[in-house]
Amino acid sequence: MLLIDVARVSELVSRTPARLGKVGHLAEILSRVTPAEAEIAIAYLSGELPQRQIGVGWRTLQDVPEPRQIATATLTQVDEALSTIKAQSGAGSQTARKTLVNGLLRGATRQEQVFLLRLLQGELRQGALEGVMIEAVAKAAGVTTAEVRRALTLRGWLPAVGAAALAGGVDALRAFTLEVGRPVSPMLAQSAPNVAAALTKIGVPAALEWKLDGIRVQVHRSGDTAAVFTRTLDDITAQVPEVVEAALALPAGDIVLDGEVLALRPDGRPEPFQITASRVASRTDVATARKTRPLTVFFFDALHIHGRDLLDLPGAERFAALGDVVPPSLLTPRLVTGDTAEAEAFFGDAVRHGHEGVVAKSLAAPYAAGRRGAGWVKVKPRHTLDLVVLAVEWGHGRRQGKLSNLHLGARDPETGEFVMLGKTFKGLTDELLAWQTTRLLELATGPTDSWVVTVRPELVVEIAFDGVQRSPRYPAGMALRFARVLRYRPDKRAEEADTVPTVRALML
DNA sequence: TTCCGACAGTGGGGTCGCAAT
DNA sequence: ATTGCGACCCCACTATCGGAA
Repeated sequence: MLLIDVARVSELVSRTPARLGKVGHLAEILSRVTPAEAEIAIAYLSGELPQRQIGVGWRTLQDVPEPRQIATATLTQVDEALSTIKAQSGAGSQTARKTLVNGLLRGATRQEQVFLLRLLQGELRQGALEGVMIEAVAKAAGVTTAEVRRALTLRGWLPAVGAAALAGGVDALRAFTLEVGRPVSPMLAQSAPNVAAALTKIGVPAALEWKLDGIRVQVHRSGDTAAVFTRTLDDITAQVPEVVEAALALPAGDIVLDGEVLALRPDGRPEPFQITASRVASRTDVATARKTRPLTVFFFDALHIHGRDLLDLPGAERFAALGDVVPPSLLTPRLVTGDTAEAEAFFGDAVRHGHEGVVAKSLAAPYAAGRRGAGWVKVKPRHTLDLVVLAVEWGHGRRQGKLSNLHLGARDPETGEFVMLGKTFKGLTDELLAWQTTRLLELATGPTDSWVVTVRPELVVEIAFDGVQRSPRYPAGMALRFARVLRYRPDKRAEEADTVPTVRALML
């Protein structure tokens, strides 16, 4: 199969708004691929690469050469080219990558170039990624989506699962099993504005657990070896020896657990997220790092214990099984209640201890691996500030032609100037996006065709955020975490906006 | 007919390791 | 030595489609 065939289908999919239509187009091409090409085609058409990452980003993709007129590249040839690019290392590797990427693009037609550029930048923008591809695979292979999802849960890589389904149908899918040592896509949580809403969503009684502000880990222990994986299934075993030791101290046998790892201060309160992230990301001299910033792991779920898969069991039974193998000191603090007041008190306690909030969990729901299932709902406190728009950036994709990303500032009461605290593009409806584009163009102080449009600091906007963190980038040395727009405040003047000292008081 | 679950898209701050400058 | 890039941690929110109610 040729790359152009895939590029054409991608273009067709982006022009087809109906989800079922997209599924139909994708299934049609999947029914035509050879077994050797299936994994590549499924990966490309769901925005992935068989190589996962190849060390090429937006910068390497500047300077696109003139396209050819005739499309000749096969999927297999492109795949081999990408493997060669990934294999570059050492001095001169970035230059070599750029040369190889340019060579690949020079052999491509305009349509192939567009497809490759989007694919390599991770922005396919065809309105179909893994979720739609699951349905296309099911349709092309003549199996149910449930069978595909089940296999994907256990294997964690749709191109492999899809290729198996196309080649061997439902029997091939059923051959995927949970293997200790191979990570499973972790279950994710929805969110709710408060504890009462979370309990309504889940039903009572429910379990509440502290939401710890660290790194999600899936821990596999088999015999005298242990492996630790992140949310995206990356292996971080070498960076977190504390977790490995905790896993090896569990009763012998095969065990797969879900938990969170974080750095705690000597008094037991959590370090800021940045400290935990730094520790977990550091690969050099881990032995020294663990002395100054020790990590602690807390478990909250069990997927497999001693030869028994627990994924389909109710949450309450999985937690009971977890308690059988993990000492209480390594369990995430948890309360089972049907009483809203009691649940709210538990939430308040978690926050007072310096944690992010709570996750409310259904006692009945199975482990919905890889999905943002309704079985888990997180609740975090929300702060708000009235800030001033200092500048705004033009949007991409569906926000093309709209002023989108706001630069936010607080007032410095001593100078009367405004100090930037971060940006946000979140929380804007299409209507608000249109309104702010018009309004901010009226306030523009410089050229409006540049990427960043600076404006007179007059417009006040109410911003919600999760907290204030130390920043090496912004002038006040602090930035907002997860800032999003709640509403504009046309009733407020910039002089009435919140001040830098107010924000600084929140950075504790 | 209306409601709602699941997805895709649009980007945010911060950190590390490595290559280039 | 410093800077820039790519990858990966954490992530919120809206629009849309289509099945559920």
